[in-house]
Amino acid sequence: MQSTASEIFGLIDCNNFYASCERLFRPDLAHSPVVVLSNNDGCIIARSNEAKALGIGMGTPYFKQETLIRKHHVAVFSSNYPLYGDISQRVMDVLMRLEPDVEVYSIDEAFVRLPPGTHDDLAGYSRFLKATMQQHTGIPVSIGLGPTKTLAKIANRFAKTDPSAAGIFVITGEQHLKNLLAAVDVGDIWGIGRRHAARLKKQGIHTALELTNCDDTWIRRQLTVTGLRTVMELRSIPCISLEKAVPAKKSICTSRSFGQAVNTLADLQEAVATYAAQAAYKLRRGGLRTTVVDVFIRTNSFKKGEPQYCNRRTFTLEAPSSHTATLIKVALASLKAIYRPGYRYQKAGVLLNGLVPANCEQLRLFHAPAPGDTSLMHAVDAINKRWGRDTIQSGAAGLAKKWHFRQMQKSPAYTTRWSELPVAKASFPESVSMA
DNA sequence: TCTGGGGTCCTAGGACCC
DNA sequence: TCTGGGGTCCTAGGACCC
Repeated sequence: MQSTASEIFGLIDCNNFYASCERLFRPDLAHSPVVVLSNNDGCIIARSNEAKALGIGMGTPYFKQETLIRKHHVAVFSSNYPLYGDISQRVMDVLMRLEPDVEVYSIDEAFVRLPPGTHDDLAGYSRFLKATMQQHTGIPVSIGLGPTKTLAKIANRFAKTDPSAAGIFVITGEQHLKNLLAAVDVGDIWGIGRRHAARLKKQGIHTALELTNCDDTWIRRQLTVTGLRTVMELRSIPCISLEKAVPAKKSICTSRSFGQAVNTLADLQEAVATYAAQAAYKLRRGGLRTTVVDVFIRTNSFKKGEPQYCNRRTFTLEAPSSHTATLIKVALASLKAIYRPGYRYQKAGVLLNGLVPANCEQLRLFHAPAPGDTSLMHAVDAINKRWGRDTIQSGAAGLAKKWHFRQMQKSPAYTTRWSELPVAKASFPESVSMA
């Protein structure tokens, strides 16, 4: 409950984030429907309010909505992650200047912790936060406040959906909380997914309030300890703490669906080499090396009539590495072992596990340490950073990349590439033109 | 024709050890 | 007729998140 004795958690969530980012540089679209597509222009992953009002569903395949989209002149964008990442950084910077205890939870969400008694007027303070973030970044946010992170999530939901909330929602007392929980579907609770929701409903548990009244042992059996933790949080007992430090990565994955089905080993080799090289770069950027390289390939399971195949192969390295050539070599060997001709492949990927910091390696008693020379990779990374991605790349990654994913409607890298900066033009009326 | 990508955590079961 | 107990580590699969 909100009381001066306990801390308050807040969830700040950017509204329709990707669509809002696209609008920043297209003010002409401020009041028209906008959607953003997933990689490969496959699914709709962000919608402006106007697009939601047209009945365009989250995660629905683009091709199924195309008629509706044309009919209402919906603006369509391929996803532009460099842009969204950069805008996200600006949003988080502004928030962190205002509040000391911030957890960046995802590209468009952050939790904050307000110590007891720091803000008397929580709703008023939230309005100030919201207005400041809007003014400094141009991105609209919604704010929910409650006694735990899970309840802050629920409050945020009401901030977005309750028209009278105007983007701010504070849980204010025991009875208020009970009324809210009675109105929340179990499937809408943070941490309860589709499977668990269906299972709970089958057993007569439909609302968050009903779930909080269940027996702990029963909950643990049904939903494991993570589910029990969630229920505790619904009961206003904080169990999920604020994580200010970014935890170390445990795995890195690079995978894509192909723009069109691939059936030759040569094309798959190009793709897998490309993904291995990208994964190696992510390792170096994060100051990490990998010890376990996993390669997987699969056909398109949506095509019921076609023969299906999927397989993966794990390879453990003798010594941790982040060297592009090393990773490509083992990835291609794994690919060769699992490739079967006669299938139309839809997706491939490289997954790295067993990550270790680049600067502390476990040596082995009877083997010489791996060569410590990383200057080649440093040089390649520096050149690509200066002159653009893939200025230098491995030959195995190919140049034609026929299999490359579709990205038909991508907006410019407005904020991260010199050559694509937006240009502002001023025009003066005749009367004030220079003499 | 066209259905995303990148993560984390938990559990059960098997292999193995003394 | 009789056949232990306690533990770790690894992996696959399932569930969740944005």
